[in-house]
Amino acid sequence: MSSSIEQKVHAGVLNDYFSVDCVIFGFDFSQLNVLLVDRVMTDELTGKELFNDLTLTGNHIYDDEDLDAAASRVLFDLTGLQNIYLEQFKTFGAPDRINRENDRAWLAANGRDPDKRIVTVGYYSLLATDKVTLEWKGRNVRWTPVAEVTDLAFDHMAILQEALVALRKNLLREPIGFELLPEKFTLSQLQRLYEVILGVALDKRNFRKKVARMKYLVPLEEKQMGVAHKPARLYVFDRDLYEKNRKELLDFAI
Amino acid sequence: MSSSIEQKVHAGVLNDYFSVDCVIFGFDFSQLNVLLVDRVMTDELTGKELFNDLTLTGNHIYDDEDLDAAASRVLFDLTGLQNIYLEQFKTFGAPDRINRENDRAWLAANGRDPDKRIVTVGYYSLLATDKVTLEWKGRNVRWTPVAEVTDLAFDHMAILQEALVALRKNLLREPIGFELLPEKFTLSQLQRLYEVILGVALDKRNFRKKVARMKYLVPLEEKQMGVAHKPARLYVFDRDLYEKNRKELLDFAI
DNA sequence: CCAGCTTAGTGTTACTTTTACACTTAATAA
DNA sequence: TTATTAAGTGTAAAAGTAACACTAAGCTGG
Repeated sequence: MSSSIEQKVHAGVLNDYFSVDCVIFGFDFSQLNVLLVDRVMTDELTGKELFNDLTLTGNHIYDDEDLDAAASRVLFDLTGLQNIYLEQFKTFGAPDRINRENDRAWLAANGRDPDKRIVTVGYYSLLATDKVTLEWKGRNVRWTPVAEVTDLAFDHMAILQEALVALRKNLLREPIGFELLPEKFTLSQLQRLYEVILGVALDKRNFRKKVARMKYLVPLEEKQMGVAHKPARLYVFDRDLYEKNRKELLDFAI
Repeated sequence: MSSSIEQKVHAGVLNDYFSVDCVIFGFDFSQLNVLLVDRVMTDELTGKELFNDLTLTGNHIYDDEDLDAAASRVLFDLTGLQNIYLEQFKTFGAPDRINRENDRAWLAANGRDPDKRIVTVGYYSLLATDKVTLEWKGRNVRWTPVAEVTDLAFDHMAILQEALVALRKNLLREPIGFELLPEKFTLSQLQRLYEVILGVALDKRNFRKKVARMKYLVPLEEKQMGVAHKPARLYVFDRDLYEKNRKELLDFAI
């Protein structure tokens, strides 16, 4: 990931062939959301709204810019967030991936050749919605529950779906969820996280037995305060312990 | 994957910005190999050999060509193979990924601008070495044991390593190995496959117990013939049974 | 202050999977 | 007929999975 200065000031030339699209998932304990950008096009003469739809947060990359850095920059431009890990999950390059009328009109209106192919590298990230300030440079960006997204511009619906598959696969293998929780969290919060992202219900007792085997989930002598029910014990994720005890997953399905 | 005609005849223009690199793994029951191309450069005047190294099988893609189709075409051009499944695993786009002297000289000698960045989409495939004929259009392509590859042109060493990680991850989740075996195979062959690709030793009895649980591995009333030891029972992989009984992997590591 | 609300927290049993480990069997070759 | 080679087999202990229902602790409102 590039430094903040590189992210903010970029001297290169935007490259017409490459873009990155970032699928920014936002977790909020009740559902999984995705960051979408309003795309409104109005007729220049009449002022009439031609269409108003949604896209993922993507953009072209600079000619001398690393792919990962470009993804970070785009995320920064849209949200002001920095030092967020973005995972590259797939590259989309069908020659006809931009073929709908709205998309072609949009590109033309923005000074791009709608017939020029664009290969886009997909990244995803997973954030806690409440850590993101969406009042940023007046961009028209907002969280939408993933379950409610039915259509997006370009091939972004397909990109979103692939990102969700990649996110879930990754969550099943790596403890990527702790970034989303407060430093001290309860087991119910952790369980909720898995349920929301994986879209399943988990048994509380079995979940806790599993947690008990993970030595890097350290119980504290500290409880929630100010909740209107029995306060839960707080836990922390010990990254060092995790790294040391991480064993190769060699459990294979033939 | 495109049809064979599309693979052979392509009318478009090669795009200078994009390439695909195919990491073709070859399994031969004794080791895991990778298909590499000799890259020899000689001084035009003196005829002296300037360098002689190895690259992955990659090439630029056509402007109107799908990424997956481009990977298939490159594989076809180099090996004559068709209808081989190629899995996209990662895209490499560091602006300085081509910076070594040999690589720059090579590009210049081949009429390309060494300062122009090239983003390459990585694909891998897994074949049985004995199914591949390397006498194809006189290309200088050959199998090299993965364990013996120490250096490659461009950033191909890094691409190879990432491909191997992706291959192993995939083999642990999906039964991708059966393409490499004869239609009827023995359990020892299957075990050997896993050992060679994953680079581990597996216990014979435990392996067989695991196989016994996989209902889509169907034992036949048929044995090996002509071997100088106790003949092994033959098995087939029943893809239909696999597809029907495939269950969601929801076994997560918190 | 106590009754009610809400979420935290806990244990057992049956079953399945994993791990570690060594000898017998069946074919060909010499 | 014997040697060589790889195939094939069982068990016990430990760990993990799955299903399942009640009590505990704090706050709230009357």
